[in-house]
Amino acid sequence: MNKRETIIESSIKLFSNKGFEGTSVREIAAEAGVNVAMINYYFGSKEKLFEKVVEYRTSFLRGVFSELVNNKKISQIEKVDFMIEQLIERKFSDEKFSRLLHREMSLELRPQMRSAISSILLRNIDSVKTIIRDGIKDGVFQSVDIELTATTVLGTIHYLLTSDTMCQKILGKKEGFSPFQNKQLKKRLSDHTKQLMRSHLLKK
Amino acid sequence: MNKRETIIESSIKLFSNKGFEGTSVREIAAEAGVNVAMINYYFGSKEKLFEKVVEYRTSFLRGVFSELVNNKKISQIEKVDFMIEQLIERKFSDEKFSRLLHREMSLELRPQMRSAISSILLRNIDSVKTIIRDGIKDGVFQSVDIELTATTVLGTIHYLLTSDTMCQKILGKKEGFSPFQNKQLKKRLSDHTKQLMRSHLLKK
DNA sequence: AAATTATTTAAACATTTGTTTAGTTTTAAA
DNA sequence: TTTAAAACTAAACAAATGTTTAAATAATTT
Repeated sequence: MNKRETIIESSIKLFSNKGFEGTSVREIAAEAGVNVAMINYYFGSKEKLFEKVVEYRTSFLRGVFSELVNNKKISQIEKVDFMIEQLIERKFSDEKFSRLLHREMSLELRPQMRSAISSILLRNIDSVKTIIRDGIKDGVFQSVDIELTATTVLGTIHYLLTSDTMCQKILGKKEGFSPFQNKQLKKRLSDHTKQLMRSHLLKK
Repeated sequence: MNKRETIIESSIKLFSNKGFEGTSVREIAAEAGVNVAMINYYFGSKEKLFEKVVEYRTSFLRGVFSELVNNKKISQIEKVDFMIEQLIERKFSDEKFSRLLHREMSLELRPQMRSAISSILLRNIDSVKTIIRDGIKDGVFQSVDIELTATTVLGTIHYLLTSDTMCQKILGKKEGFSPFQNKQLKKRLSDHTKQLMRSHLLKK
């Protein structure tokens, strides 16, 4: 890993934990083990570094679901199941960065950044919407509110994992409980969301 | 409104929009139309002001749902309906502050503050959990995952209203669309969540 | 009315902030 | 091996940060 990437990785960690304005370039430099000036040397400014961080982390996960949507071998409800599993898998493997994106969305700062992030988050939402829409068109799903059903799927996953503390408190676990090292939780969240969608979507 | 309250109100606005570290005491002072020194005079420090802000805004909404839980005149599913309506009502009337709380929860800063906030948010979650638990005990609800079902209710509402931009994009609306002035949206979100819970909770 | 307390102010304080400079070392090309 | 570009450093920069000071004004009490 070169110095440029080291700075990005350190930034991801610190921005995720402490927010953009809560993190100083000197902290980043210290975490990365480089001179402070290297940040401006490589990225121009702290804000441009932030842009690169988001770009760097999201560039490799474009359009993963497009094949799933067009797959004709599995049923619509199985597509929903698979998508739920994938969304949870992603969330668990990238929890802190995901929080960073959502946090930035909730701020009324850097409109350009927010616009870029909303496009990224929208990809997931659109995939879910498409599958539900197809299911309705095919007559296997009830005519639910498509947009809000997608919101429910992503909202459930995101809300539970707002933070370790939130997750612990919601589930009534002790302080030591670490959501993201917990395979059972992944399964539990997956099962709940799938069951929820089945009863919501499938005709009786 | 005295000067102390003016400072708090200005802080709510700015903290909500720009985050705690994204807001300077001089901005707050300017917004409130007071001298910078008044912040430290009244509150001691910026961080203590933040604590007072949270205290001030949450003090008057304690235990609103306790009577609902114990109400024996209405059915369990009607309780769920009512609770959903109330949660949405609250969210719409206090959208920015709610975002502030959730944003703070997602940061790994100020553990004491986070602990206080999680207690506040937990009140809502616990109320939903209690009603669902009662419904299961009474045999009118299916034996769903109680904690995660509560998460779904709150997660759906919160996720849709992460920001104006998010809401617009999710719903496919134009930039001018303002979620929090929109009565239709309230109804739509309410209808979706109720329907979702009915199909999820009620026995077939 | 005088004395006391509370409120308000402008200015200064010490740090910290992001960024730049000017110079050095390292790397790679000619 | 010389030359030129890239990578890196310590130090300084100006601006912004939260906070405090000391003095002035306003309000309240005696």
